Order: sequence, then C-alpha cells, then structure tokens
Amino acid sequence: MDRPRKPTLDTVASAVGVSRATVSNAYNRPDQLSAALRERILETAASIGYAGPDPVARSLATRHSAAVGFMLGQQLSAAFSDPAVSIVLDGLASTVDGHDHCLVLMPGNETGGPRPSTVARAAADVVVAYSLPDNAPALDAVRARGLPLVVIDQPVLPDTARVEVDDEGGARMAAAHLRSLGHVRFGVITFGLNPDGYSGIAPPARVSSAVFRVSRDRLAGFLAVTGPDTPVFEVPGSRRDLGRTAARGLLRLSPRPTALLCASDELAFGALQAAGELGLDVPGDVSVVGFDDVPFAQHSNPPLTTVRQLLTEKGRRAGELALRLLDGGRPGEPSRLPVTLVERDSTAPPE
Amino acid sequence: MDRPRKPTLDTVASAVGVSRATVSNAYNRPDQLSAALRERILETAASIGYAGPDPVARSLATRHSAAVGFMLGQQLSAAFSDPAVSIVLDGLASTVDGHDHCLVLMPGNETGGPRPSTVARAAADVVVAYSLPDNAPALDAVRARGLPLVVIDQPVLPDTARVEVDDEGGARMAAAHLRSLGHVRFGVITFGLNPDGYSGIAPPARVSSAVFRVSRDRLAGFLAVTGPDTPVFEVPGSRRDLGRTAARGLLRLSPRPTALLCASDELAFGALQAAGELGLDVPGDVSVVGFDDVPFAQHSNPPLTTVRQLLTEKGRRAGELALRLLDGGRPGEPSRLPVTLVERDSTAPPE
DNA sequence: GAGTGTGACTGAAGCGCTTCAGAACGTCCA
DNA sequence: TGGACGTTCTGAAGCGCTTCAGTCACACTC
Repeated sequence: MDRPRKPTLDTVASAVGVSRATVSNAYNRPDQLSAALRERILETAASIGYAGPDPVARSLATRHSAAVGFMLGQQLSAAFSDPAVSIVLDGLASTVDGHDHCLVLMPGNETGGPRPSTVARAAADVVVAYSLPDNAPALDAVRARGLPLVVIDQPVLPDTARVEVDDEGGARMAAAHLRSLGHVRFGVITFGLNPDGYSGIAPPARVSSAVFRVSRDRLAGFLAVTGPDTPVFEVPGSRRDLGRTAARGLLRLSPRPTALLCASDELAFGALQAAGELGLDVPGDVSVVGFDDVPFAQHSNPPLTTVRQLLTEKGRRAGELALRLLDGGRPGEPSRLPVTLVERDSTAPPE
Repeated sequence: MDRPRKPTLDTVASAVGVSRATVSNAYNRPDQLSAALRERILETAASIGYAGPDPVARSLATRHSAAVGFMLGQQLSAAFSDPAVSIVLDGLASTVDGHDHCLVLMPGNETGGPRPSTVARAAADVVVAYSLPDNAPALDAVRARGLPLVVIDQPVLPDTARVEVDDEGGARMAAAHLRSLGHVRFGVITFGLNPDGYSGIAPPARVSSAVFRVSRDRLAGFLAVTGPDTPVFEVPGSRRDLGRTAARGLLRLSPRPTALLCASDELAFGALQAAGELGLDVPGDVSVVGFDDVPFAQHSNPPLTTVRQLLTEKGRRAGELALRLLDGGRPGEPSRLPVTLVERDSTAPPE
C-alpha cells in the first residue's frame, strides 16, 4: 500500500527555489516566466518524478474538468454491439478528443439510463444523452447538477441543445416505398417501446404509450402508411437474434405479410435470416426494409433496402454542441439531419 | 454566461444551521448523525437545489476519483466497429459500473495510443490499456503519474497487472488444422504490424520488427506451421474491407494459396467476400480461418472456422484486476485465458 | 455522586492546484 | 534624474469537500 507520497507543485517549487505560482505558470502560462527558469523547472520536475499538475486539483481550481459525459439508455454491451450506437459514439468521441476533452461513459441499466447516483458522481462539464426513455431520472439528475445537456433523438427539453433526425419521415418513406411496390399486408418489427423487456405483438395501448422517442416516431411513420391495424412485433433491443425472433412471429401469421418494416438494420438482418430459415425468398416471397443504413447493409444477403441516416455526423454534431455549451454558448436551434431511402435488393413487388 | 453560483455544502450547512461536516456526513456517513437531522438536511438541500457533493472536490479530498481509464491503440471509431474490441470494452464497462466506477475513454490516434497529454489530464485511479503498440508513450505517461496499470494483450511490464491470451498457440492450432487437412500453399492476412498505415505484402524485416504484440504472436503462430516463406499481406486495421483487399492480393498470386489464415474474423469475412467475388468457392477452392470467434462467425457464409477467445471474459478480468489494484492489491500473476479451435464450414481439404 | 460510556455534532486542517493583485527590479525615454 | 513601463516572480485567497480529534450533554453504573 502506502506508496511514497507523490510530488506536488510545492515539492517542485521548493526543489527549484521558486514559488508554487511560478511552477504552475511553467505548465500553464509559459509566457509568464523566463524561458530559462521554465526549462529549469521542467527539468527538476522530471528528475523528481512530477508528472504535471494533478487533473483533479486543477479541475477543482478551474471549475471545469475537460470531460464530456455520455449517458446511454442501454447497457454498454448493447451500445457496442449496435452499430447505430457505436458509430454515433465514435463521431462524438473524435470530436471531443480533438478538443482535448475526455469522454466519460455512463452506461444505463435495465430501467433505461444511468442511475442518478452515477450521474451525480461523474466528473463532467457537460453531458450528452442518447436514446434514453423520455423522463429518464438521469436527465433530471443532470439538470439538478446544473450541467449543460445535449440530447440526441430525444424530445424537446427546455434549455437543452439537441440533434435530431426525422425518424417519422424516414419510416414513412420506407413504408411508402413498399406500398408503391404494391404491398398491402405488412408486418412491423420494432425495438423496445418501454424499458420493461416485453417481447411479442404489441397491443395498441403499448404503442401509444411508448417512452422511447425513436421507436415511437419510426412506428408512427410506418403505421401512418400501413394503417393502424398492422401487426407490430416488439422486441427488447436492436439485435439480430431479436429481429429473427420477431420475424418468425410475424411470418407465421396468416395471411402472411408480404413486407416487413424493421425499426433498425440489425433487426432487419435478423428478419433476413428468419426468412431464409423458413424457406422464404427475399424479396420474392417477402420484402424487408431496415433503418439506419449501417455499413453492413450493403453486404447483407440480399443487400438491404433501408433508410439512411448520418450516424457519424450525428455524433459529431452532438460533440460540437457540447463544446459550444461549454464555451457558454446558448443551445440554439436543434440540429436536424436528413434521412434518405436507399433502395437495394431486399424489396420488390409482391408475387 | 455567469450562472448563479451553485450551492455548496456550506450553503446547505448554514441554511440548516449545522456545521459543514455534518452535512457531509449526511451524505456519506448516515450513521454519524440522527435520522431526523439527516432528513432535515436532505430536504433543505433539495429545496435549495443542491445536488450532492461535487465529484471533483470530493475526489480531491479523498484522493480517488472512482474512475477507471481505458486507453486504446486506435481511434474510437476503429474500436467500436471492431467487435473484438467492443466486446472486451463491454465486459470491462459492466464490471466497473457494477462497482460504481465510471469509465474514462482515452482514444488513440494514428501513432498508436493516446497522447501523453491526454493521459496526464484524465482523472482516473487506474488505467487499462488495450492493444497499444509496445513502448507506447501513453504507457510511460501512466507510470509517470504513478497510476496502477492493467494491460490486455501487451508484453510484460514491471509491476503491472495483465490479462493475456495464447495468441500464438491459437494461431498455431488454426494453421495445424489446415495443414492436417492437407494444405501446403498458404497465405496470411494480418492487421497492422506497425502503426504506420502500411498496406501490402510484408517483407520479413517488417514481420520481425512488429510492435503490436497480438499481430506478432498470431503471425508467429501461423508461420511456425506454414513456414517462414508464407506470403503475409498486411493491412492497417481489422476491418472487412481491408480483409477483402488483402485476400484479393493473395488470391492473385500464382500458384494460388489454397488456404488463407486471417489474424481476425473481420479480416476473414472480407476474405470470404473476396473469394466470392473472384468466383472461388469456400471451402472448395480456398479455405479460410479467422481468429476471435465473434458472434457473426456462426452466421457468415459459409460459417467461419476460427479460433475462439473469450472476449467478454477478457474485459471482465481486466475490470476485476483494475478494481483489485484500486484496493491496493498487488498485480499478481497474469490472468491467462484459453483459446480453442472452432471448426465450421470455411475449411476443407484442398481439391 | 464520581466515574464511564455513548451518541451527536463541530472546528480546523488539509487535498493540490489556479489566479490575481501586487512587489521587485530593470530599462528607457524625456 | 526621475517617472513610466515591462517583465518576472510571489503571497495569499480561494475551489468544495473529507476527516479526525475533540467537545458536549446526557444517560448509566456501582
């Protein structure tokens, strides 16, 4: 245990024979002292094993920590295995890192979002929230701490920066595409509407009380075109295996849907697999569309027709907004990203 | 700008009419004061908008920050898009989160690893390093700060906890499997040997001077069986498209290799694709093996023969080691995880 | 009634750093 | 020669919290 006490600014100061302020300046304001002295200080510091000002103490004194927090609605596991999350996170990370900020991860739990105590303990100057349920306690915790907040894919919150995507419009485009191909019997596959782990056909009441904005909007877009009676299969996450389960459920219905609308590409990949396993040809027997246009969508078999959203850009914008808020900027207008339909080979007219 | 000054412990203390120490105890040591007073304090705090002790100040006073740092050899983008990284990170994250610790991400850059200044500024009590090049400056920066360190897939470092996998043995198993099937003409696909972006056939000198332990060991395992003259195609990362490029390069050689040994599953998936595009049947015309056994390996076409390593467990162990070091534990023996060969359908005897 | 606990609360000393208003000392020009 | 100015360095006041050695009052025991 008891490591030898680490050197501090004072240690260095007295070793060199100058004041602590001067040593601090050597690190933070080179223009405040002569080059020679600075050199001497840095050398001495190195020789006694001083690694520079302690980040925590510095944060306390300066009242900012050069870190941006990232809150997630799901376990990190889910986040990393879902390209739609990890690509966003990547855009965010590269932006903040370019500005010498760290990224502090606050993973969520079953109830959708980090525990408030996690939020209360994390050292961050600003936090970015992604795919939390509406009214997640973590959101309140952030505001209670008075930290600036930027949300991605989240409903409008007062005094909060925001990046958003036209999920409903995108979903509508996908559905309209299928309808224009001549489909009339649809099935919808969606990830969680509520963070309660439900899996199965979602009754209308569930649909209308969804607390995840993304699910809600994509679903609304689909149903606006296909009609409110379209069967909706809900699964508790955006994973291939869950998509497969859902597709199996839907493709067993009779009459069988001729088109499957999936709330994400991962779900759609699962649907593709399920169709194959059931001996159904895609798009011959059943058409499938996804949402996101993750990189793999062009390599699936068949390549997936899907709604493209700019995932990296989403993270990047969130990062820029966070940085702007840090500089005391105002939230401003939400940053809105476009969606486009990408037609590939998983859709065709029904037989 | 100028937000109203935030309430502190003192604000609450004088509002309630007790000492600051008592308010602190209300949060951290409920047994040190009467339940009634504690209640009163917490209520008052809530009413004046005090969100609990400031994490930074607390860290300074307690001298630990409840955060574990994670250093990565690559950009975060690469990390998240590579399952072999993201699954490890997930295991790590869930472990530390379960212990009320945050994860601070320190992404690397082109030169392989976070900048030393990033390391110097990050508030963390312990750091976990993954797939950095040997002798990365970031490693020195950690030791300069006197932080405990745990490394994954990294050479032995004095006084450092470590989790490791028998990469060489695994690679050898994969190669031996092919050889026992009767193959004699091999090609090897590896991700970066040096963080310099090189792409192409790697001359022997490059191979022997590799600075990434994982590449080096897997390569060594392959070549120990296939012979030192086996052509090695190096690409600067573990991605499908790069695997495709490499496989194209290798499959154009004459005589054409009948078996491709890939340093990762992602590279192997790319190889599968390249073979298809060149009109070659797998495993009829060419066998392909991967390394990692990521979840998709069972769903590729054909399902991939590969070397399984326990990725989640790897992250989990790293997390446990980190936590143990935090408690003042000693590094102890390295934690070694097993590898096994998983035979699927991408390998067969040569024609 | 003196002695012994015990539970509840406080005072004050830090944790390691930044920052700002000077002090000290030259230099330079009028 | 003296004042104005620059440069270089310092003293001291925080930043918001934890913690430890007490103090105090009030039972309780013999």
